Amino acid sequence: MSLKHAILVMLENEPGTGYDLAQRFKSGIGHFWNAKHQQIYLELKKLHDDKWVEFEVEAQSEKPDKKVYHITRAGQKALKEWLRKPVKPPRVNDALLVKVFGGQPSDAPMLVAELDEHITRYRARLAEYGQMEQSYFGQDEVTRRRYRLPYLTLRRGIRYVRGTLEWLEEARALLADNGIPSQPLLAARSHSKRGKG
Amino acid sequence: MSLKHAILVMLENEPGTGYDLAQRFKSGIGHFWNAKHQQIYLELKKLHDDKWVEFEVEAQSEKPDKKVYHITRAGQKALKEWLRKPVKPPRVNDALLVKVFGGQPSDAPMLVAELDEHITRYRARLAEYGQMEQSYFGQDEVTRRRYRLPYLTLRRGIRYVRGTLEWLEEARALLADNGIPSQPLLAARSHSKRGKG
DNA sequence: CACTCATATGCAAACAGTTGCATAGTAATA
DNA sequence: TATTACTATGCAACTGTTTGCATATGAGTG
Repeated sequence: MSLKHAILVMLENEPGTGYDLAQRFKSGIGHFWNAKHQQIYLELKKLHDDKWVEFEVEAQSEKPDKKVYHITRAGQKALKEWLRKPVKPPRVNDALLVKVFGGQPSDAPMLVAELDEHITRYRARLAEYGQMEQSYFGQDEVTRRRYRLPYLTLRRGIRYVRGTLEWLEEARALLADNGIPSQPLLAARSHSKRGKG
Repeated sequence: MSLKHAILVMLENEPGTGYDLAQRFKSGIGHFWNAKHQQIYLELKKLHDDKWVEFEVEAQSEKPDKKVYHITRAGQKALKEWLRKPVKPPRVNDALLVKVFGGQPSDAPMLVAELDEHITRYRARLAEYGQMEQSYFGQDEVTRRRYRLPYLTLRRGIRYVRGTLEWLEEARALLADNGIPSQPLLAARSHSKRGKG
């Protein structure tokens, strides 16, 4: 389980409320870690039981009270330990691929329609990422250096979404005109562009 | 939940035992859908309760008895209905990204070591996929046409792994020499395949 | 006035998936 | 002889995540 650690990382960055973290999960970190607010509140509670976080209640007259969480020394220590332990590669369970894998020729039009929806969604997302990247490169060098790690994660998102989109477009084309694949993506012996060995 | 449907798709393809399905999940379909054997046996049981699959017991003298499952009419109907309903894009929870996002400069050497492990693993996987692709293109045109949908899913795997590898190498280089990112991955207004940068 | 949206928190039930263990036979390896 | 690996199935406990609901207030919309 590392939702706990994802939360610790975010609180290390900056203290915040559960609601606040949920917002941050929707943007930034949310491109590679998803969590609903219910789950976040639950984990915050557990983290508090573990003494890895503490909170101060901020009374608000106009809105419900806030619990502003921050990481503790013990939490920082736990985070450092976690960083040391290797993680497993994420498992991907993509229902769309199951459909494509199992679809019969007669299902093609339906599949094409669904692929189109995904294409639209991913294009929008890629445009969003483009905006973020633009604003990163609008910063001065000091700021860019400061945020290079978070930027690397955006870069991951861009590569993922772009790769997904390219595949969706390829799959769509193939299904729509009922052809067969031609060139391999991989040559026989090279596997990725290796600038220098 | 679509492990159920992933199983139905595989049984539609060809009847098989739980053990058998677990093997198939490890290869082919396993590149985009992961499942442990325990989970598979559990879902097979549920599918049987739903009357979406049936099985015949094959007594074996030398090995434990087999339950060879096959899809029923009701199962095929359920599968068709599922194909009609749009799926949600998969959620990705990648702990490695959390590490990169939250890592401090002092964590860089450790992160580089971990990135290297992932790089090794993904390179091996990409090589495997390359083999599979080669053997696909070694087939005659009729066979290629027949297996074009499964091949599309391999293509997805290749794109994913290749994108992941490129990012890992980029991240590794950046962390190792402590530099900062230079060119954006995305130009201001174009979003997908650009000739060459 | 009703409805939706945004802020802010949280419980309970259901569903999904992992980990550990158990059983049982054959075959190969140390 | 003990251990490991492969075939073959499955339960139980636990962890992780989603869905549905509940509460509370203020602001904006129809």
